[in-house]
Amino acid sequence: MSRADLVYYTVLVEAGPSLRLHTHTHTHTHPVSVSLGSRRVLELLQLLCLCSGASDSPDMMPNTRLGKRSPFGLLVGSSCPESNKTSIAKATGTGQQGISRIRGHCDLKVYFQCGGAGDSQNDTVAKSTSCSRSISSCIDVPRSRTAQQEVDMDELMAAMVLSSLSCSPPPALQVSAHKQTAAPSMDSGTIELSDSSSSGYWSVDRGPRNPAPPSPTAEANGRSPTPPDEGLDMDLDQVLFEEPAPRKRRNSLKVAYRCLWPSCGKVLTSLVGIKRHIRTVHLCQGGEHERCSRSEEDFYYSEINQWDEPRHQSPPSAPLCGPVPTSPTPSPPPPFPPSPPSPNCSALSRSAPSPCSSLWQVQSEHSYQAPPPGHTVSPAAATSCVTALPTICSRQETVSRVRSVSVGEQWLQHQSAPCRRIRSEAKKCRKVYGIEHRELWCTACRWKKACQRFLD
DNA sequence: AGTGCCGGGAT
DNA sequence: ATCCCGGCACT
Repeated sequence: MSRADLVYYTVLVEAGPSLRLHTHTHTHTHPVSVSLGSRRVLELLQLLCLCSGASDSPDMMPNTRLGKRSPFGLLVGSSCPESNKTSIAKATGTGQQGISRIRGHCDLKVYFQCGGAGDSQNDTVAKSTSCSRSISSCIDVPRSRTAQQEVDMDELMAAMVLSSLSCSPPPALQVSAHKQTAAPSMDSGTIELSDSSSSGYWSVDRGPRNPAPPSPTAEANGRSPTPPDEGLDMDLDQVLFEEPAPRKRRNSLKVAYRCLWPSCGKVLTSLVGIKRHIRTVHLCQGGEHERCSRSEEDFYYSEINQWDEPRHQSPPSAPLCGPVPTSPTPSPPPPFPPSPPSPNCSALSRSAPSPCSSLWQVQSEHSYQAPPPGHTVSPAAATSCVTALPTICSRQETVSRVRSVSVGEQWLQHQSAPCRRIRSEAKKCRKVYGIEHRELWCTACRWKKACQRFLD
């Protein structure tokens, strides 16, 4: 699993209680603020702690987060008094294991990964805390003293649910500046969910990223490395346990719900349906009445997103935007087929190896390669191509925990791949004038560039 | 081998 | 921005 699949969660429970949940990947963060009922917060955290094998031994509680680039980093929030430092938890994406610490009620940070191994790029974990220490990415996971080997399935599933949920793209969450200040929010039931995940499949092109990781000091002060907040508080039930508001959802993004009950995996498209399924099929089996409590089923399903197909169809006659052979997967794109030129395409579009690369080439090419007036690439056309780029992801099922490469990465792949113009059948200056009349060639031909006089 | 032209260096 | 060329892909 690639480092991009890693998502780290920082759960901060502050007096009130309020909960802050951060997700980190190797890229930047997206603070999101949501609200959650205090009971839910406590339930969630309790389940997380239990699931991860809570340990109360204080010696296991470092004052600092683990390694700067370690996925297992942890730190108790600096905003909380020592006495209130509570617990950390780490769990894999499958929720099999984790570590957690003291039971507290003030400040809690939970780090767990959704899967994969740590990577040196995951310095975002380090950003979230003030102090850090280096630690190997392979550390022994402390187990709880009691029943380490047999974690209660409910708790396990709860962690899985949270894990999958947090791994899911946060389309329904409005990004907000994370104001994790030393003064914890006192309004009960407030959750700040900072999502640093740049899970690629739903970020088409984020543009230039901030390569400089935020300073740990800033993190220690509870400031998010993300841009200023446009955020809004949301009901955490809506985020964690209920169907997200449709208005927040991207176009054509279908939502389904997968049952996380072991050996089930049933997928239903309605929230009510999945809840009923869990409640009736799993929870209420064997007369476990207490499990039939309301909202219990919330922990046993995860939301999965799926794009409509096709999400966006670029016009076939769009200049420079021919068929898109690219794949949403990180695998290298197939070699450009020397397909016959389309009558609707300009010379550039036909000769370019790929729509994306052609676009960029046009924008960066020398001026002598500028197409004739009839083939002028207007900014609008270029924009249309750019905006059509998400098409490459149209067939991608954006299931949680699945990350695709970003458009930028795909573009880099294209650049790395050999791409040349298809050999032109048209006359060129060399053919027309001959090598002996080189002075009659267009400058492009003279400079061994693409002929601008006899365009294809 | 001839051709087209990409990529990059030099100015 | 312009000029130039090495080198590669293709015919």
